[in-house]
Amino acid sequence: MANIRDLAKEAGVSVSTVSRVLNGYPYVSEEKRKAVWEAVEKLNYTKNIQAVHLAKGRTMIVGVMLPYIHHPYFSAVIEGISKEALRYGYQLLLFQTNYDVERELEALERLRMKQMDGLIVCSHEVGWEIFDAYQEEAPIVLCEQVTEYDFFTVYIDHYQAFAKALHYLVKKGHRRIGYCIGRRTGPNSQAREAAYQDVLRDVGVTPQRQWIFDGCLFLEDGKRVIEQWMAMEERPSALLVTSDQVAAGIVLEARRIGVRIPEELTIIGFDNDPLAEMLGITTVALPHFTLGEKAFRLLHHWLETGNVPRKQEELPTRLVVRATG
Amino acid sequence: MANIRDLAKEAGVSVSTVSRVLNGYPYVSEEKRKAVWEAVEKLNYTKNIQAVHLAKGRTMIVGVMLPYIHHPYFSAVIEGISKEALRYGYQLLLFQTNYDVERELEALERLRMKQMDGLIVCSHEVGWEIFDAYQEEAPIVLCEQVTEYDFFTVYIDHYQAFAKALHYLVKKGHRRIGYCIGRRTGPNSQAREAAYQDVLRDVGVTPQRQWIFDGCLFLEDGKRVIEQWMAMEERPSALLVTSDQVAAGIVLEARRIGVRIPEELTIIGFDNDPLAEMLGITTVALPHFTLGEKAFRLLHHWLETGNVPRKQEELPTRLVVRATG
DNA sequence: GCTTGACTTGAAACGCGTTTCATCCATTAT
DNA sequence: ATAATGGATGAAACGCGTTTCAAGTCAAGC
Repeated sequence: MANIRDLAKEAGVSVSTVSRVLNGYPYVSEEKRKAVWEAVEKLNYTKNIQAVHLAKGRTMIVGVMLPYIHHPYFSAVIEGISKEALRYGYQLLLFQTNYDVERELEALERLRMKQMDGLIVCSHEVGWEIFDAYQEEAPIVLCEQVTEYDFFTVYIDHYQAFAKALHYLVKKGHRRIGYCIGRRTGPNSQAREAAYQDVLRDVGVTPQRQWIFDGCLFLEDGKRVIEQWMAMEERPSALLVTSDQVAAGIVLEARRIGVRIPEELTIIGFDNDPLAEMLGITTVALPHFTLGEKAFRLLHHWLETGNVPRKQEELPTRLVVRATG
Repeated sequence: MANIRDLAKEAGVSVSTVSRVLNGYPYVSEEKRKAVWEAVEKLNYTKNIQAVHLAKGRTMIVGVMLPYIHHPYFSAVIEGISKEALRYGYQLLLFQTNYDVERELEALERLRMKQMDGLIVCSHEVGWEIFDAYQEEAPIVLCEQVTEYDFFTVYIDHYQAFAKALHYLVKKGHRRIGYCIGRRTGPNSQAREAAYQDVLRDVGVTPQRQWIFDGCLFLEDGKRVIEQWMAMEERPSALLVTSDQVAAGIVLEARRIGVRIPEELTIIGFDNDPLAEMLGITTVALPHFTLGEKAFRLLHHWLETGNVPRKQEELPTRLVVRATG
């Protein structure tokens, strides 16, 4: 494989001139420019991008840390990131973690090693203090609200979103309210738990432990939830479901086994997935795609200019009332 | 940022010794080994991975070319790739193309530049001859059946899968059969079109142009299909739908507007998405996740050993009969 | 006629880890 | 006692593009 020095020899010019031509810099005579391109042609030359990365000290690569890809939430976020990355000529390096701390640390180490110029963290398990340590060495953008540390973040205020839905339910007269969530840990989940506790306390209702359904990520989980719900002696009259996929699973299974929604069970989903629209599920619309876009733009702006108008950006949510609640 | 030479100076050893220690090679005295690690600690050293890539001539990165991410089909394939990549210590670089030829070529150029050790192509628009030219320079694995060229491929035989479903419909007495597809171009689509033409010809039925519904990728598209179907004077009695998402859209909208399935319209989906199971959609199960896994393994085996047991691998499909057909 | 500035061009250093090769010492085998 | 062997270590080359700096040419400005 030919390198830039072979090119220089072939074209009868210096290495620096070749570099100038290859990168379209001015101050090269037309004659030499032509000779270099002919040499490129003749030797079937391609830049070794690793050498470029090493020399430039930057890669135009952005890392994306996320637990799973095959999930509507995360694939929407990546799609948003990807769209913007494409636009600004960046590549995306994927770090699928499955919420495994080892893998999250591996991604952060890669960042330190300068494998990428920055990292977007869609969701994570390790503590913030870890990110805090790493952010001194390279740019990191988080996709969740953080109060204790000063991070670059773009986030959905899940406390507000949850509280909004809860108030709506309370106003409709519900008191036996439960919720379904993906996992209990993680800042988003904790914000929702806090909203749940706060709102119920305000209206004088004691939350029931068993009305909180854990591990709800996919359609199938909805089926499980309704089965558990059926088996309860005291059932919640309404469920907040943090994923429309799961909400759809609940609604479909409820239909199948003859549970009337919303009469017997009110369902409010989150995301505003096309599936929710199709099934008439009341839902809180969450701007996942936009989240990805904004996260990338924030990182990009930081990388290119070294400063940003503001480090935190909150994205709005909206309650979309349909048939299920 | 400290480099390996600083380390050497700090530890009072040579650069090569530092390298040996860092990479766990033998033939280093315990004493010097300790000194090097102490220097690493003291100088807060991290390898510059770009330099490693350049020196080694390989990156442990595999590229993935695909049109969209936010789609159940592709996100399942990536998930499969990602799982295996993780297992073997490779990273994934994403090339989202939107079926834009420019972007596909860009990805291939990146491969030539040695940005990654190999490329997995999930779907594409450019002609095979292009891939043929590039595969001389670097390993490429395609996820579709190719007969004219000698590629590394892992594929689902879409001709067979489609024919299987068609025969099933024909045996059930259907003659007015249409289908819904994502896009008309592309080898998979052409295989399906060929199966469609062949099977219908064999049973003496003339295919109707308007019974082929194009641009069917997402749930919402199913709604559109059923609307168009309603507006037809001569309607197909059965539809093959190449995505369960779209099939689900059809089924749900049909339910909503009172079209009886399968009495008035038989639906056979593809994928065997959880949604299909939930909705009782008869479907042809396609092993997307496995496709991703096998594609990675093929590439990996090639990269590590320089040869493979066989360059082509076909994955099985299975008709899952449920309520809609 | 001399200075100034724009334009060209190349040598060399730089970014940084890996790897080869030669050297030197201390054991074993003969 | 001597040759062969294993272990330890460093100098230097290598992979390859970018960038800085010095130097040289030529025409416009004073």
